[in-house]
Order: sequence, then structure tokens, then C-alpha cells
Amino acid sequence: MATPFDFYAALNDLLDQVPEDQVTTPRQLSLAMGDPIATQAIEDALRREDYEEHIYKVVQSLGSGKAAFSDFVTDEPLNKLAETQRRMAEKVISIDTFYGITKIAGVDAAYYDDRAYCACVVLERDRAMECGTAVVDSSFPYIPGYLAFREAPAVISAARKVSGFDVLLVNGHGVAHPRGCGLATHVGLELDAPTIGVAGRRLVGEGKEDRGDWRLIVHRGRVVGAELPREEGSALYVSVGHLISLETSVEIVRSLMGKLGLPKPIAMAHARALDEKNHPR
DNA sequence: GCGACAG
DNA sequence: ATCTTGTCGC
Repeated sequence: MATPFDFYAALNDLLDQVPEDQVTTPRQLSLAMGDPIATQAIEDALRREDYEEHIYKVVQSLGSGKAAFSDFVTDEPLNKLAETQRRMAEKVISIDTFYGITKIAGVDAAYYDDRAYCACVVLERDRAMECGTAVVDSSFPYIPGYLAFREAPAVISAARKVSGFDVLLVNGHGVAHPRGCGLATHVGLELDAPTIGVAGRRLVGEGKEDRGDWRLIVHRGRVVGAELPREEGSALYVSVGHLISLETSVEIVRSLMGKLGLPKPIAMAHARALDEKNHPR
């Protein structure tokens, strides 16, 4: 497993490059990082982290006639991470690779700033049998499409603390992702275990063909997941993580949907993660 | 050009 | 995700 990328350190390096008599913008910084979608995350980071030394070099909008400094020397790290995701996406196996399912696990994380409190709950016959937890500090903010680089280390650590499971439900998309490698897929590939992506909001694609109770989500002409209607009116988005088919993924999630809006394993992991965050030992 | 954008 | 007041719906 590669060393987690330190987004905040990279941002600091960019700020160091801004000349004393010039200013830049969060937008220019995001482009230098390799993806403009990180603009918001950078604005937040500059406010929350220790950037007092450089914050005066950043302005939201440019004054009259001024140009933002943009001549950064950079290897565009987010671009590299995106390429990593594209490579990982090629390794996804979206067919069922097991015979029976007895143990179903769910993972979720709760945060205190950049510290993730993660829990993995294993259910057998609808009963919680085991729970693994992990506390992992991250140096990477939430950026749409790059969630795995913030959360996967914690999720993987918690999942490795339980004795075993047949399939793991992950709170986040699987292949229903801009580059086909969301958190659930990232985790499944690293653990080499079956995973299903479960999300409360859509990241890419749109509901197309009706399949009775649910519909297929299509992105760039490819089926990448399923949209299941929920009681409240919103929908639940299910996609293949790794080593499982979409049909089986939907079947499993629906069988665990009871109430609560989330499948039981994830709902329980969510509650447990919150508990760990509020009652750290 | 404007908006969308997992947790 | 997290914080947090008022508010919409069952």
C-alpha cells in the first residue's frame, strides 16, 4: 500500500512559490494541484489549516487589472491520483465470485476535523456478530471524486480488524464514479474482497431503464449502478465495488434495507463510528 | 456561460 | 462529513 498523499503539504509547497509581490486564487491553486474540482476544498483548507504565513497571498477574486500568479512548478498530483484510479478501474471484476453469503459487513467513518473514527460491523443472519474499529488521521480533504484518498486508509484498517466476511458494504460509490473507481472499488481492490458501493447521493450518471422497483444508472453509455427509491423520496445509489455483480449487489442491499434509509450493516457501522468519535478512549 | 459535485 | 436554527411533512 502506497504512502497516503499529503494534500496539505503539497498546497503549502505551492503557496511557497507565490512571489511576495503577487497573489493567486483558490482556483489557480486547484489547477496547479491538478483538478479544478478541488477549489472548494482548498478554500476550506486555507481557512482551517496552518496557512497564516501564506494566506495573504490568496484572494478570492482579482482586483482591477491584476492577474493571479499561476506559473507554478507542479506535477499536478491530483492528476496523478486520477490516473491511479483509471488504472485501478481496469482491474475491477464485476461478476459474482462466491457461492454463499453468510457474513455481511458494513463500514462507515465519523470525523473530528481530519481524524477518522471508523467502524466495521459484521452481521450474520441479521445479527451483529463482530465489530472492528480504527482511528486514522488523514492529510487529505474531501474532494468530489477523490474520497478514497481521504477515507480508504481508515476503512481498510477497520475492515482488517474483523475475522472475516463474505461481502463488505461501503458508504460511498463503487464504479459509479467519474473514473470508475470510487471508495468501495478502491477498498475492494486493496483488500481483494467483494465490496458493494452504497451512497445517498449521485456522483455521476442518470437513472435510465426501469427494472421494476429500481432503475439502472447510466454514465457515458455504460451501466454503472442502480438507483433504488427510498421512503423519504430520495434514492439510494448502489454500484459494484469489486468481485460481485450489480444484480447481486442490488439484491443484497434490498434484503438489508428494512427501514432507516440505509442497509443495516452500514447503519450499524455509522452508529458505532459516531460512538467511537464521541467516546474516544 | 452556468451548474453539478459520494463522505 | 460536521455545525446548527428554524421549518416542512407524516
